[in-house]
Amino acid sequence: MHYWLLKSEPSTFSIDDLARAARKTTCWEGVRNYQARNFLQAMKRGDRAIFYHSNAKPPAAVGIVEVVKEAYPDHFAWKDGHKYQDPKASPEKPIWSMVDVKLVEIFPRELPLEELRGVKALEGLELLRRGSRLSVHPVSAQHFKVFQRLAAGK
DNA sequence: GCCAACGTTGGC
DNA sequence: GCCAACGTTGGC
Repeated sequence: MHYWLLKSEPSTFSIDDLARAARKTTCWEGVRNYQARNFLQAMKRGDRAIFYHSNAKPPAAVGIVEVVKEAYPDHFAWKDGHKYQDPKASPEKPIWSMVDVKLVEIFPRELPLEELRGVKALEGLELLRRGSRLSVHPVSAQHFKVFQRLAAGK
């Protein structure tokens, strides 16, 4: 099993939106960065990911999701007028992928970025790297455990 | 292949 | 709203 981190702007799609979704499941569409896409394609069923609110007040890790469907074409890329449309993509050449994720838990408390930056045990986490913008990236098993411990308030 | 210009992300 | 840190585009 591998661990990941997924960023979403809560004004676009928050963890509460996921909690209200049918079967608490959503497709993770709209990734338009090759490095992030490659990570999506590496995800396996059962992998878990930290759900992170970017561009939020405050930006924070807010819960955990599970991969329930592995990478498949992101068809929003060739949907006319859609905000995630990419003119270079087509059904024959999808370019972009998405996965389906299901809510596992909403943390009992949010873990603000500012707090995470002060956690020694999270050193090396991509999220905390200066200038990091990757919206999908791996998290080590050790770091993932630290998130769970912090969220539980231990 | 270089790199300047431009667009985007995302913290602050 | 500002702007640093990227990633992408396109001229050459």
